Amino acid sequence: MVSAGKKILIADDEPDILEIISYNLQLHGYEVFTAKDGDQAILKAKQTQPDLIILDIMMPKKNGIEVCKILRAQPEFNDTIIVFLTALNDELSHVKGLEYGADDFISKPISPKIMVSKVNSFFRRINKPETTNAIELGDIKIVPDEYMVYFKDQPINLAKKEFELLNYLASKPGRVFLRNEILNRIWGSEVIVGDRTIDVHIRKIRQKLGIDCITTVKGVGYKFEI
Amino acid sequence: MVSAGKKILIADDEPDILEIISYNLQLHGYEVFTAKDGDQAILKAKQTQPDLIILDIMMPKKNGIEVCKILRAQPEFNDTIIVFLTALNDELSHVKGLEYGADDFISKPISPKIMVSKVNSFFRRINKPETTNAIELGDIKIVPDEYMVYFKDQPINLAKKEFELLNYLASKPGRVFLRNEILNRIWGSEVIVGDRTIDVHIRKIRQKLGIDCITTVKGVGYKFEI
DNA sequence: TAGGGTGTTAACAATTTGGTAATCATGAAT
DNA sequence: ATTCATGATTACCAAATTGTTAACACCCTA
Repeated sequence: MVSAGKKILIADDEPDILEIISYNLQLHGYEVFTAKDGDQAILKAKQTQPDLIILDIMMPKKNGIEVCKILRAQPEFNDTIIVFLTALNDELSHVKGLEYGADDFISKPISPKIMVSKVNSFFRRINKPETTNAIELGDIKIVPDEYMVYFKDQPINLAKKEFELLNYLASKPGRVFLRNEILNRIWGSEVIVGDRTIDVHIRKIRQKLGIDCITTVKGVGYKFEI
Repeated sequence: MVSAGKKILIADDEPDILEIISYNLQLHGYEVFTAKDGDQAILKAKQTQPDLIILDIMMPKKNGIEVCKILRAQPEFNDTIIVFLTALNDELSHVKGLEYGADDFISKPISPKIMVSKVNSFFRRINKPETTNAIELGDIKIVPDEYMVYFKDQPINLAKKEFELLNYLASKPGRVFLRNEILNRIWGSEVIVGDRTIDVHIRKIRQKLGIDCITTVKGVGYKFEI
Protein backbone atom coordinates (compact mmCIF):
# COMPACT_ATOMS: atom_id res chain seq x y z
CA MET A 1 0.00 0.00 0.00
CA VAL A 2 1.41 3.29 -1.10
CA SER A 3 0.17 5.51 1.68
CA ALA A 4 0.26 3.04 4.53
CA GLY A 5 0.70 4.51 7.97
CA LYS A 6 -0.86 7.84 7.17
CA LYS A 7 -3.14 9.21 9.85
CA ILE A 8 -6.64 10.36 9.04
CA LEU A 9 -9.10 12.19 11.24
CA ILE A 10 -12.78 12.04 10.36
CA ALA A 11 -15.33 14.31 11.97
CA ASP A 12 -19.03 13.67 11.43
CA ASP A 13 -22.00 13.60 13.75
CA GLU A 14 -23.54 10.46 12.30
CA PRO A 15 -22.02 7.41 14.03
CA ASP A 16 -22.94 5.10 11.15
CA ILE A 17 -21.03 7.10 8.60
CA LEU A 18 -18.11 7.41 10.96
CA GLU A 19 -17.93 3.70 11.47
CA ILE A 20 -18.29 2.61 7.87
CA ILE A 21 -15.74 5.03 6.58
CA SER A 22 -13.19 4.45 9.29
CA TYR A 23 -13.51 0.68 8.96
CA ASN A 24 -12.83 0.82 5.26
CA LEU A 25 -9.92 3.19 5.56
CA GLN A 26 -8.36 1.01 8.22
CA LEU A 27 -8.67 -1.95 5.90
CA HIS A 28 -6.46 -0.07 3.50
CA GLY A 29 -3.75 0.53 6.02
CA TYR A 30 -4.62 3.95 7.29
CA GLU A 31 -4.63 4.89 10.93
CA VAL A 32 -8.01 6.43 11.58
CA PHE A 33 -9.29 8.69 14.34
CA THR A 34 -12.81 9.98 14.70
CA ALA A 35 -14.64 12.93 16.20
CA LYS A 36 -18.34 13.51 16.53
CA ASP A 37 -18.43 17.28 16.71
CA GLY A 38 -16.37 20.35 15.95
CA ASP A 39 -14.75 20.79 19.33
CA GLN A 40 -13.72 17.19 19.49
CA ALA A 41 -12.33 17.44 15.98
CA ILE A 42 -10.02 20.27 17.01
CA LEU A 43 -8.94 18.44 20.14
CA LYS A 44 -8.16 15.20 18.34
CA ALA A 45 -6.43 17.00 15.52
CA LYS A 46 -4.00 18.46 18.01
CA GLN A 47 -3.51 15.15 19.77
CA THR A 48 -3.00 12.96 16.74
CA GLN A 49 -1.50 15.33 14.15
CA PRO A 50 -3.19 13.62 11.22
CA ASP A 51 -2.04 13.88 7.63
CA LEU A 52 -5.59 14.26 6.37
CA ILE A 53 -8.69 15.66 8.03
CA ILE A 54 -12.16 14.98 6.69
CA LEU A 55 -14.73 17.40 8.09
CA ASP A 56 -18.46 17.22 7.77
CA ILE A 57 -19.74 20.73 7.25
CA MET A 58 -22.84 20.33 9.40
CA MET A 59 -21.76 19.37 12.89
CA PRO A 60 -22.71 20.31 16.43
CA LYS A 61 -20.53 22.57 18.59
CA LYS A 62 -18.56 23.96 15.68
CA ASN A 63 -19.25 23.38 12.02
CA GLY A 64 -16.60 22.14 9.61
CA ILE A 65 -15.76 25.53 8.23
CA GLU A 66 -15.10 26.95 11.67
CA VAL A 67 -12.92 24.01 12.53
CA CYS A 68 -10.96 24.43 9.32
CA LYS A 69 -10.46 28.10 9.94
CA ILE A 70 -9.19 27.48 13.45
CA LEU A 71 -6.81 24.72 12.40
CA ARG A 72 -5.44 26.60 9.44
CA ALA A 73 -4.51 29.45 11.73
CA GLN A 74 -1.94 27.22 13.41
CA PRO A 75 1.39 26.46 11.82
CA GLU A 76 1.36 22.80 12.76
CA PHE A 77 -1.52 22.23 10.36
CA ASN A 78 0.09 24.02 7.47
CA ASP A 79 0.65 20.90 5.47
CA THR A 80 -2.35 18.97 6.63
CA ILE A 81 -4.82 18.14 3.91
CA ILE A 82 -8.30 19.27 4.87
CA VAL A 83 -11.36 18.18 2.90
CA PHE A 84 -15.05 18.76 3.48
CA LEU A 85 -17.98 16.41 3.36
CA THR A 86 -20.88 18.27 1.77
CA ALA A 87 -24.33 17.58 0.57
CA LEU A 88 -24.44 17.19 -3.17
CA ASN A 89 -24.78 20.47 -5.03
CA ASP A 90 -24.21 22.56 -1.97
CA GLU A 91 -22.46 25.25 -3.92
CA LEU A 92 -22.39 27.68 -1.07
CA SER A 93 -20.43 25.35 1.16
CA HIS A 94 -17.99 24.69 -1.63
CA VAL A 95 -17.28 28.35 -2.06
CA LYS A 96 -17.05 29.06 1.65
CA GLY A 97 -14.88 26.00 2.17
CA LEU A 98 -12.28 26.93 -0.39
CA GLU A 99 -12.14 30.36 1.11
CA TYR A 100 -11.18 28.95 4.43
CA GLY A 101 -8.38 26.83 3.15
CA ALA A 102 -9.96 23.52 2.27
CA ASP A 103 -8.09 21.40 -0.23
CA ASP A 104 -11.06 19.59 -1.70
CA PHE A 105 -14.60 18.31 -1.25
CA ILE A 106 -16.31 14.99 -1.05
CA SER A 107 -20.02 14.94 -1.78
CA LYS A 108 -22.43 12.95 0.33
CA PRO A 109 -23.76 10.36 0.06
CA ILE A 110 -20.55 8.51 -0.62
CA SER A 111 -19.67 4.85 -0.95
CA PRO A 112 -16.78 3.48 1.13
CA LYS A 113 -15.09 2.37 -2.06
CA ILE A 114 -15.10 5.82 -3.57
CA MET A 115 -14.01 7.29 -0.29
CA VAL A 116 -10.95 5.08 -0.14
CA SER A 117 -9.95 5.85 -3.69
CA LYS A 118 -10.38 9.54 -3.05
CA VAL A 119 -8.24 9.38 0.04
CA ASN A 120 -5.57 7.48 -1.85
CA SER A 121 -5.55 10.15 -4.49
CA PHE A 122 -5.11 12.91 -1.95
CA PHE A 123 -1.91 11.37 -0.74
CA ARG A 124 -0.69 10.72 -4.22
CA ARG A 125 -1.32 14.33 -5.08
CA ILE A 126 0.48 15.60 -2.03
CA ASN A 127 3.51 13.38 -2.39
CA LYS A 128 4.29 14.19 -5.96
CA PRO A 129 4.91 17.80 -6.77
CA GLU A 130 6.56 18.56 -3.47
CA THR A 131 9.91 19.83 -4.48
CA THR A 132 11.29 20.99 -7.73
CA ASN A 133 9.21 21.54 -10.79
CA ALA A 134 8.00 24.69 -12.41
CA ILE A 135 4.40 25.79 -12.19
CA GLU A 136 2.81 26.93 -15.41
CA LEU A 137 -0.63 28.49 -15.39
CA GLY A 138 -1.93 30.34 -18.38
CA ASP A 139 0.64 32.91 -19.39
CA ILE A 140 2.46 32.69 -16.09
CA LYS A 141 5.36 30.38 -15.46
CA ILE A 142 6.98 30.10 -12.05
CA VAL A 143 10.36 28.41 -11.90
CA PRO A 144 11.64 27.86 -8.37
CA ASP A 145 14.98 26.61 -9.63
CA GLU A 146 15.63 29.95 -11.23
CA TYR A 147 13.84 32.08 -8.68
CA MET A 148 12.19 33.56 -11.70
CA VAL A 149 8.71 34.25 -12.99
CA TYR A 150 7.79 34.55 -16.64
CA PHE A 151 4.75 36.29 -18.07
CA LYS A 152 4.30 35.41 -21.73
CA ASP A 153 7.91 34.27 -21.62
CA GLN A 154 9.06 37.70 -20.47
CA PRO A 155 11.18 37.26 -17.37
CA ILE A 156 10.05 39.20 -14.35
CA ASN A 157 12.33 39.86 -11.46
CA LEU A 158 10.79 39.39 -8.06
CA ALA A 159 12.62 39.85 -4.78
CA LYS A 160 13.07 36.80 -2.60
CA LYS A 161 10.05 37.30 -0.34
CA GLU A 162 7.88 38.32 -3.25
CA PHE A 163 8.84 35.23 -5.16
CA GLU A 164 8.30 32.93 -2.23
CA LEU A 165 4.91 34.42 -1.59
CA LEU A 166 3.77 34.10 -5.19
CA ASN A 167 5.14 30.61 -5.43
CA TYR A 168 3.28 29.62 -2.29
CA LEU A 169 -0.04 31.02 -3.45
CA ALA A 170 0.39 29.47 -6.88
CA SER A 171 1.14 26.08 -5.39
CA LYS A 172 -2.60 25.59 -5.06
CA PRO A 173 -4.40 27.82 -7.53
CA GLY A 174 -7.90 28.73 -6.46
CA ARG A 175 -7.33 27.81 -2.86
CA VAL A 176 -7.42 30.68 -0.42
CA PHE A 177 -4.48 31.02 1.93
CA LEU A 178 -5.29 32.67 5.22
CA ARG A 179 -3.15 35.54 6.30
CA ASN A 180 -1.95 33.39 9.17
CA GLU A 181 -0.97 30.56 6.91
CA ILE A 182 1.00 32.91 4.76
CA LEU A 183 2.76 34.42 7.73
CA ASN A 184 3.64 31.01 9.09
CA ARG A 185 4.95 29.72 5.82
CA ILE A 186 6.78 32.70 4.41
CA TRP A 187 7.86 34.50 7.54
CA GLY A 188 7.98 31.60 9.98
CA SER A 189 5.98 31.23 13.13
CA GLU A 190 8.49 32.97 15.40
CA VAL A 191 8.90 36.13 13.39
CA ILE A 192 6.43 38.85 14.17
CA VAL A 193 5.64 41.34 11.47
CA GLY A 194 2.99 43.99 11.21
CA ASP A 195 -0.47 43.70 9.73
CA ARG A 196 0.24 45.54 6.54
CA THR A 197 3.36 43.63 5.58
CA ILE A 198 1.57 41.00 3.53
CA ASP A 199 -0.50 43.60 1.71
CA VAL A 200 2.55 45.52 0.68
CA HIS A 201 4.23 42.46 -0.71
CA ILE A 202 1.10 41.41 -2.55
CA ARG A 203 0.98 44.87 -4.00
CA LYS A 204 4.56 44.68 -5.23
CA ILE A 205 3.86 41.38 -6.92
CA ARG A 206 0.74 42.69 -8.62
CA GLN A 207 2.65 45.71 -9.74
CA LYS A 208 5.56 43.79 -11.19
CA LEU A 209 3.42 41.17 -12.88
CA GLY A 210 1.10 43.78 -14.33
CA ILE A 211 -1.79 41.37 -14.38
CA ASP A 212 -4.37 40.56 -11.78
CA CYS A 213 -3.68 37.00 -10.73
CA ILE A 214 -3.95 37.43 -6.98
CA THR A 215 -7.43 37.84 -5.62
CA THR A 216 -8.22 39.30 -2.25
CA VAL A 217 -10.77 37.48 -0.13
CA LYS A 218 -11.78 40.04 2.40
CA GLY A 219 -11.45 39.05 6.01
CA VAL A 220 -9.80 35.80 5.01
CA GLY A 221 -6.74 35.92 2.84
CA TYR A 222 -5.48 35.76 -0.72
CA LYS A 223 -5.65 33.31 -3.55
CA PHE A 224 -3.92 32.86 -6.84
CA GLU A 225 -5.99 32.48 -9.99
CA ILE A 226 -5.53 33.22 -13.62
CA MET B 1 41.56 2.30 -10.08
CA VAL B 2 39.46 5.04 -11.57
CA SER B 3 37.23 5.72 -8.61
CA ALA B 4 39.53 4.95 -5.74
CA GLY B 5 38.90 6.85 -2.56
CA LYS B 6 35.25 7.43 -3.22
CA LYS B 7 33.01 7.08 -0.19
CA ILE B 8 30.08 4.70 -0.22
CA LEU B 9 27.34 4.31 2.35
CA ILE B 10 25.37 1.09 2.43
CA ALA B 11 22.17 0.72 4.41
CA ASP B 12 20.61 -2.69 4.85
CA ASP B 13 19.15 -4.48 7.82
CA GLU B 14 20.79 -7.81 7.03
CA PRO B 15 24.29 -7.89 8.57
CA ASP B 16 25.46 -10.62 6.20
CA ILE B 17 24.71 -8.62 3.11
CA LEU B 18 26.25 -5.55 4.68
CA GLU B 19 29.46 -7.37 5.44
CA ILE B 20 29.90 -9.15 2.14
CA ILE B 21 29.23 -6.09 0.06
CA SER B 22 31.34 -3.74 2.11
CA TYR B 23 34.25 -6.17 2.17
CA ASN B 24 34.24 -6.48 -1.57
CA LEU B 25 33.92 -2.78 -2.19
CA GLN B 26 36.77 -2.09 0.18
CA LEU B 27 38.91 -4.57 -1.75
CA HIS B 28 38.39 -2.35 -4.75
CA GLY B 29 39.59 0.77 -3.03
CA TYR B 30 36.36 2.29 -1.87
CA GLU B 31 35.86 3.74 1.57
CA VAL B 32 32.74 2.05 2.90
CA PHE B 33 30.35 3.01 5.68
CA THR B 34 27.36 1.01 6.78
CA ALA B 35 24.00 1.56 8.44
CA LYS B 36 21.49 -0.98 9.64
CA ASP B 37 18.34 1.08 9.50
CA GLY B 38 16.89 4.24 8.02
CA ASP B 39 17.66 6.61 10.85
CA GLN B 40 21.24 5.47 11.03
CA ALA B 41 21.55 5.86 7.28
CA ILE B 42 20.57 9.51 7.49
CA LEU B 43 22.91 10.12 10.38
CA LYS B 44 25.89 8.50 8.71
CA ALA B 45 25.15 10.17 5.41
CA LYS B 46 25.46 13.53 7.10
CA GLN B 47 28.60 12.52 8.96
CA THR B 48 30.47 10.97 6.09
CA GLN B 49 29.15 12.81 3.03
CA PRO B 50 29.42 9.79 0.76
CA ASP B 51 29.59 9.95 -3.01
CA LEU B 52 27.24 7.02 -3.37
CA ILE B 53 24.48 5.75 -1.14
CA ILE B 54 22.99 2.29 -1.51
CA LEU B 55 19.66 1.94 0.26
CA ASP B 56 17.70 -1.18 0.89
CA ILE B 57 14.05 -0.35 0.42
CA MET B 58 12.81 -2.49 3.27
CA MET B 59 14.48 -1.31 6.47
CA PRO B 60 13.45 -0.68 10.07
CA LYS B 61 12.97 2.85 11.42
CA LYS B 62 12.72 4.48 8.02
CA ASN B 63 12.51 2.69 4.70
CA GLY B 64 14.84 3.48 1.85
CA ILE B 65 12.39 5.69 0.03
CA GLU B 66 11.84 7.86 3.06
CA VAL B 67 15.56 8.15 3.59
CA CYS B 68 16.04 9.14 -0.03
CA LYS B 69 13.29 11.72 0.19
CA ILE B 70 14.81 13.28 3.29
CA LEU B 71 18.34 13.36 1.90
CA ARG B 72 17.28 14.71 -1.46
CA ALA B 73 15.57 17.57 0.31
CA GLN B 74 18.94 18.83 1.45
CA PRO B 75 21.23 20.67 -0.90
CA GLU B 76 24.36 18.96 0.33
CA PHE B 77 23.11 15.70 -1.19
CA ASN B 78 22.33 17.21 -4.55
CA ASP B 79 25.15 15.44 -6.27
CA THR B 80 25.13 12.25 -4.28
CA ILE B 81 24.28 9.15 -6.23
CA ILE B 82 21.45 7.27 -4.55
CA VAL B 83 20.51 3.77 -5.63
CA PHE B 84 18.01 1.33 -4.22
CA LEU B 85 18.27 -2.31 -3.44
CA THR B 86 14.96 -3.89 -4.40
CA ALA B 87 13.42 -7.26 -4.63
CA LEU B 88 13.30 -8.44 -8.21
CA ASN B 89 10.28 -7.19 -10.14
CA ASP B 90 9.18 -4.79 -7.46
CA GLU B 91 7.78 -2.36 -9.99
CA LEU B 92 6.05 -0.20 -7.45
CA SER B 93 9.26 0.53 -5.60
CA HIS B 94 10.94 1.41 -8.85
CA VAL B 95 8.33 3.99 -9.69
CA LYS B 96 8.24 5.49 -6.22
CA GLY B 97 11.98 5.47 -6.00
CA LEU B 98 12.49 7.37 -9.20
CA GLU B 99 9.96 9.93 -8.05
CA TYR B 100 12.04 10.64 -5.03
CA GLY B 101 15.23 11.15 -6.90
CA ALA B 102 16.86 7.75 -7.02
CA ASP B 103 19.50 7.40 -9.69
CA ASP B 104 19.15 3.67 -10.26
CA PHE B 105 18.22 0.29 -8.88
CA ILE B 106 20.00 -2.86 -8.02
CA SER B 107 17.89 -5.99 -7.80
CA LYS B 108 18.37 -8.48 -5.04
CA PRO B 109 19.76 -11.08 -4.77
CA ILE B 110 23.07 -9.78 -6.03
CA SER B 111 26.56 -11.20 -6.21
CA PRO B 112 29.46 -9.18 -4.81
CA LYS B 113 31.10 -9.27 -8.19
CA ILE B 114 28.17 -7.73 -9.96
CA MET B 115 27.78 -5.21 -7.19
CA VAL B 116 31.34 -4.00 -7.59
CA SER B 117 31.04 -3.67 -11.32
CA LYS B 118 27.79 -1.78 -10.94
CA VAL B 119 29.33 0.60 -8.46
CA ASN B 120 32.28 1.17 -10.76
CA SER B 121 29.92 2.00 -13.57
CA PHE B 122 28.03 4.53 -11.45
CA PHE B 123 31.20 6.47 -10.87
CA ARG B 124 32.23 6.19 -14.46
CA ARG B 125 28.88 7.57 -15.49
CA ILE B 126 29.07 10.43 -13.00
CA ASN B 127 32.73 11.21 -13.48
CA LYS B 128 32.61 11.55 -17.20
CA PRO B 129 30.46 14.56 -17.96
CA GLU B 130 32.23 16.52 -15.28
CA THR B 131 35.66 16.31 -16.75
CA THR B 132 35.29 15.82 -20.47
CA ASN B 133 32.42 17.75 -21.91
CA ALA B 134 32.88 21.31 -22.97
CA ILE B 135 30.02 23.68 -22.32
CA GLU B 136 29.28 26.18 -25.05
CA LEU B 137 26.75 28.93 -24.45
CA GLY B 138 26.52 31.90 -26.75
CA ASP B 139 29.99 33.31 -27.15
CA ILE B 140 31.31 31.51 -24.13
CA LYS B 141 33.00 28.15 -24.29
CA ILE B 142 34.07 26.36 -21.15
CA VAL B 143 36.52 23.50 -21.58
CA PRO B 144 37.07 21.57 -18.36
CA ASP B 145 39.80 19.47 -19.94
CA GLU B 146 41.94 22.55 -20.42
CA TYR B 147 40.72 24.45 -17.39
CA MET B 148 40.15 27.19 -19.89
CA VAL B 149 37.39 29.52 -20.95
CA TYR B 150 37.00 31.14 -24.34
CA PHE B 151 35.03 34.25 -25.15
CA LYS B 152 34.54 34.62 -28.90
CA ASP B 153 37.38 32.12 -29.22
CA GLN B 154 39.71 34.37 -27.24
CA PRO B 155 41.21 32.33 -24.43
CA ILE B 156 40.69 33.71 -20.94
CA ASN B 157 42.81 32.62 -18.06
CA LEU B 158 40.90 31.85 -14.92
CA ALA B 159 42.48 30.61 -11.73
CA LYS B 160 41.50 27.16 -10.53
CA LYS B 161 38.79 28.19 -8.07
CA GLU B 162 37.45 30.77 -10.46
CA PHE B 163 37.20 28.20 -13.19
CA GLU B 164 35.54 25.62 -10.97
CA LEU B 165 33.03 28.15 -9.82
CA LEU B 166 32.14 29.29 -13.31
CA ASN B 167 32.01 25.73 -14.56
CA TYR B 168 29.67 24.78 -11.73
CA LEU B 169 27.29 27.66 -12.34
CA ALA B 170 27.33 27.04 -16.07
CA SER B 171 26.53 23.39 -15.60
CA LYS B 172 22.89 24.39 -15.28
CA PRO B 173 22.37 27.75 -16.94
CA GLY B 174 19.50 29.72 -15.50
CA ARG B 175 19.32 27.71 -12.34
CA VAL B 176 20.16 29.52 -9.12
CA PHE B 177 22.82 27.96 -6.96
CA LEU B 178 22.55 28.76 -3.29
CA ARG B 179 25.61 30.13 -1.59
CA ASN B 180 25.65 27.00 0.52
CA GLU B 181 25.51 24.74 -2.49
CA ILE B 182 28.43 26.58 -3.99
CA LEU B 183 30.43 26.38 -0.80
CA ASN B 184 29.79 22.66 -0.49
CA ARG B 185 30.67 21.92 -4.04
CA ILE B 186 33.64 24.18 -4.64
CA TRP B 187 35.13 24.46 -1.20
CA GLY B 188 33.87 21.24 0.37
CA SER B 189 31.71 20.84 3.40
CA GLU B 190 34.52 20.79 5.95
CA VAL B 191 36.26 23.95 4.87
CA ILE B 192 35.07 27.14 6.47
CA VAL B 193 35.61 30.30 4.53
CA GLY B 194 34.42 33.82 5.13
CA ASP B 195 31.29 35.48 3.90
CA ARG B 196 32.87 37.54 1.19
CA THR B 197 34.92 34.80 -0.40
CA ILE B 198 32.36 33.79 -2.98
CA ASP B 199 31.68 37.38 -3.93
CA VAL B 200 35.31 38.10 -4.51
CA HIS B 201 35.67 35.13 -6.80
CA ILE B 202 32.51 36.04 -8.66
CA ARG B 203 33.91 39.49 -9.11
CA LYS B 204 37.17 38.21 -10.54
CA ILE B 205 35.28 36.06 -13.01
CA ARG B 206 33.08 38.94 -14.10
CA GLN B 207 36.12 41.13 -14.45
CA LYS B 208 38.11 38.68 -16.51
CA LEU B 209 35.24 37.71 -18.76
CA GLY B 210 34.25 41.31 -19.31
CA ILE B 211 30.64 40.36 -19.93
CA ASP B 212 27.77 40.00 -17.54
CA CYS B 213 26.94 36.33 -17.49
CA ILE B 214 26.58 35.80 -13.77
CA THR B 215 23.43 37.16 -12.18
CA THR B 216 23.05 37.82 -8.50
CA VAL B 217 19.82 36.70 -6.87
CA LYS B 218 19.85 38.60 -3.63
CA GLY B 219 19.31 36.58 -0.53
CA VAL B 220 19.57 33.39 -2.55
CA GLY B 221 22.66 32.88 -4.65
CA TYR B 222 24.06 33.22 -8.16
CA LYS B 223 23.12 31.93 -11.55
CA PHE B 224 24.75 31.77 -14.92
CA GLU B 225 22.94 33.10 -17.95
CA ILE B 226 23.95 34.56 -21.24
C1' DT C 1 65.06 33.80 -1.20
C1' DA C 2 62.74 36.83 -4.38
C1' DG C 3 58.75 37.09 -7.26
C1' DG C 4 54.40 35.97 -9.49
C1' DG C 5 50.16 33.86 -9.19
C1' DT C 6 46.47 32.36 -6.12
C1' DG C 7 43.13 32.23 -2.35
C1' DT C 8 41.34 34.47 1.65
C1' DT C 9 40.12 38.10 4.66
C1' DA C 10 38.87 42.59 6.41
C1' DA C 11 37.04 47.03 5.84
C1' DC C 12 34.19 49.93 3.75
C1' DA C 13 30.84 51.40 -0.06
C1' DA C 14 26.80 50.60 -2.61
C1' DT C 15 22.65 48.49 -3.29
C1' DT C 16 18.55 46.03 -2.49
C1' DT C 17 15.21 44.46 0.56
C1' DG C 18 11.78 44.18 3.85
C1' DG C 19 8.94 46.38 7.13
C1' DT C 20 6.27 50.30 9.01
C1' DA C 21 3.50 54.27 9.47
C1' DA C 22 0.45 57.36 7.56
C1' DT C 23 -3.07 58.06 4.48
C1' DC C 24 -6.53 56.85 1.17
C1' DA C 25 -10.30 53.84 -0.91
C1' DT C 26 -13.91 50.61 -0.54
C1' DG C 27 -17.74 48.12 0.99
C1' DA C 28 -20.63 46.37 4.58
C1' DA C 29 -23.26 47.38 8.65
C1' DT C 30 -25.70 50.49 11.50
C1' DA D 1 -25.67 58.86 5.22
C1' DT D 2 -22.28 57.74 8.55
C1' DT D 3 -19.34 54.71 10.71
C1' DC D 4 -16.40 51.01 11.00
C1' DA D 5 -13.45 47.42 9.33
C1' DT D 6 -10.50 45.94 6.00
C1' DG D 7 -7.37 46.29 2.49
C1' DA D 8 -4.58 49.37 -0.99
C1' DT D 9 -1.19 52.64 -1.70
C1' DT D 10 2.66 55.41 -0.98
C1' DA D 11 6.89 57.05 0.73
C1' DC D 12 10.42 56.41 3.83
C1' DC D 13 14.06 54.19 6.65
C1' DA D 14 16.77 50.52 8.75
C1' DA D 15 18.73 46.23 8.13
C1' DA D 16 20.51 42.78 5.32
C1' DT D 17 23.12 41.59 1.49
C1' DT D 18 26.40 42.10 -1.95
C1' DG D 19 30.27 44.70 -4.46
C1' DT D 20 34.82 46.51 -4.36
C1' DT D 21 39.29 47.25 -3.04
C1' DA D 22 43.49 46.44 -0.87
C1' DA D 23 46.33 43.81 1.95
C1' DC D 24 48.09 39.51 3.53
C1' DA D 25 49.62 34.67 3.60
C1' DC D 26 50.79 30.82 1.00
C1' DC D 27 52.89 28.03 -2.35
C1' DC D 28 55.47 27.24 -6.28
C1' DT D 29 59.34 28.18 -9.24
C1' DA D 30 63.37 30.14 -10.55
